[in-house]
Amino acid sequence: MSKDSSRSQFNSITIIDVAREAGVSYGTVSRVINDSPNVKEETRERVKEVIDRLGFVGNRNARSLVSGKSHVIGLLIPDLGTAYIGEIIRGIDYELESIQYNLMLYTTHRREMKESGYISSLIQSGVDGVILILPRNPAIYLEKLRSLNFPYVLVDHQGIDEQGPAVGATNYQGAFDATEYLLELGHRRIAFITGTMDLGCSQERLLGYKAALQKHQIPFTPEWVIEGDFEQATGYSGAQTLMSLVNRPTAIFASNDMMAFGVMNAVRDMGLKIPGDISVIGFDDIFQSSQTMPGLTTVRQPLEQMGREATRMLIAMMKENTIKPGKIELPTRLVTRDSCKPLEAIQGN
Amino acid sequence: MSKDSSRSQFNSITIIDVAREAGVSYGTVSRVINDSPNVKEETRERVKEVIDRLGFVGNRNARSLVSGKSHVIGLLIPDLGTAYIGEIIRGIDYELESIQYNLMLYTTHRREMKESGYISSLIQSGVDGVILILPRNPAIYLEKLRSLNFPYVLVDHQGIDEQGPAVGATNYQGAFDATEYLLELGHRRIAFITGTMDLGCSQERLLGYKAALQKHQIPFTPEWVIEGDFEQATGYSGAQTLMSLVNRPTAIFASNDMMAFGVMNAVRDMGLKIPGDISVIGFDDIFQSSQTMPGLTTVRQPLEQMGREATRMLIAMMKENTIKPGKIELPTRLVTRDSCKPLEAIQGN
DNA sequence: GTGAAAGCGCTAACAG
DNA sequence: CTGTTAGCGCTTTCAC
Repeated sequence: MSKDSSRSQFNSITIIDVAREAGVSYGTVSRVINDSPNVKEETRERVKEVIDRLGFVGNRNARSLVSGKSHVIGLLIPDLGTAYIGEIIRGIDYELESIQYNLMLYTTHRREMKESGYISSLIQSGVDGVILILPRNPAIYLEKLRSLNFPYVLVDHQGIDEQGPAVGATNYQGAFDATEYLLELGHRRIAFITGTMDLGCSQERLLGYKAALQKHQIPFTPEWVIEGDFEQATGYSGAQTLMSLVNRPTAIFASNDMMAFGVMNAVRDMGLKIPGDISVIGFDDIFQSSQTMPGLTTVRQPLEQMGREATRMLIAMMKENTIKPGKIELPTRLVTRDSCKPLEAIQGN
Repeated sequence: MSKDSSRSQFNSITIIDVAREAGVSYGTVSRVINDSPNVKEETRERVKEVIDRLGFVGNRNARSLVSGKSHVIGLLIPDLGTAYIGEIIRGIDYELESIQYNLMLYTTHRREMKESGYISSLIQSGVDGVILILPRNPAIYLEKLRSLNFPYVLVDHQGIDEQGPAVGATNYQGAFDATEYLLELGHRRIAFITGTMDLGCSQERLLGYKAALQKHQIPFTPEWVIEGDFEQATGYSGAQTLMSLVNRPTAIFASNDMMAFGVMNAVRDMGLKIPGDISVIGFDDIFQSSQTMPGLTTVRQPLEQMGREATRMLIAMMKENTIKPGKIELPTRLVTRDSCKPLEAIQGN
């Protein structure tokens, strides 16, 4: 039981065993496996029967070696365990399933340095393409990917000038809508907590916020903009800072829902009520946002669909063996729940 | 630019190119790559220099084909986007990094049927071992894995009689502790919302709950036990059912934190207060549990460490090429926050 | 339609 | 210490 431990102990039976058993050459078995049209129907049936009977599965590595395709794509993500990433991956999975591709996972755990190292490792491991979710400093390795003509798609990092293949949501418009909604509710002192500013989506949201203010001729007040990092904790501390200003805002717009939760907790910990004392709005519409008390008004991003679109783009690129620039922006939508209130109501409180 | 599109367009340079450039045989290059001791230091340096200069990376598929090892492990999970899974994966990643292994991800999205299909696909794709997190019906394919002597580790599915390699937490003890805590607070009418009962951990938690009641000579009341499924929604509906009983409980113990959040929402929606009107306790201690208002008292599972231990076991098995039965149970710990209150206080409310 | 055979890039056993 | 070589399991011409 430790004699045959040398190689590939698992799929022990090979194409040759099948060929012998079916009385054909192994080339023919290969044709059957690959649905080649040049096989007599009768032969095909016989071979298939043997394949089933023997439980032949085929060696992926051998196939990949000769064909140059691994049928695996790499997925580079900052972290797991946020509903945000989970929903995107659901979309990716969905599309991959239809073309029988597998997913190799590379989690950077937010250590920027790891990203470019992973890219090499990823190319080396022979994946056919890669999806980069919320990449940190893609510029470093994007050039490499491009020069290799290695298929990739960026998700949620449409750097303002980036022309490469990317999918994202209408961050600018979404932030604009949220801000305008608050303005229409009568708010004039609207604070904004940004995401990590090296991410395109964060920059665009800030721009949308500013544009809405400008459209309504509300002067931009720098002290009402706090730099956050998409984590709950900075939402919490940001709200504390904001609420301690002499000229405190009447509404806080957080760049994502997690930070909005932090804001809600901070506000509550100060003994204030939402939306009674202050209105709060988020971005993403992750699952939990409908579960909080009060429900969080937020900008919905079609995350699963973003995953789907990114995968479709990648598949197309892998098929044509070329990188096709072009970015897709999926529409966001304001989801109103109970965390915002007209300003009059707040003043009368 | 579409001529050379046949195979392996990316790592174009091979061991042979390196050998030619370094003026050695390619066998020697292979030795250098594999840190074979039988290489003159000078030769080794020269080859390494060429490897760096040419940017040689090596073809994983070819290596895997001949060596029979892919340096990839498979991870089968029900779903993504829950903090629970994310923390376990963090632990897995951590251990894998040290031995330079990659992770192939198979998400079942809670479709039971997919599990056993994935197992075949997974063996076929040549992973060296597999970690199964919260598997649904592992019995179906566990036998197959065992007969193939395919290294695997179960996480959080210590079926009561399962002897195979597994890691989990002290579910029984954790549930016992939580229940006893409530009893010591004076509660006598303690409800319990189970997890999915086909999971060993759910069964053990129920047993722990019952055992604590018994120890304190509190009769077990079937109507206070609701079957849940670890999702927030069943916590919500379970609490509604419980609170509408004529003989309603004074405390609810949910088998995980997500369901406890559902309970909290339901209770609030009925206009009741936590812990003023009812005490709530959870299980897991995911990140958000410290962020709710009030903070959720819960049983902490060392999730990241569970991922680490599982990976270590798997690595050992892959090394020795054999399945070693034995399960590891990591200790849970009661984390008290503000969602529970002594019974007297509740009655006096 | 089908068989034969040339590799894919690499490891490892065998000589020397 | 280093070169040579036999495959790993499969795809894909090239004949017939």
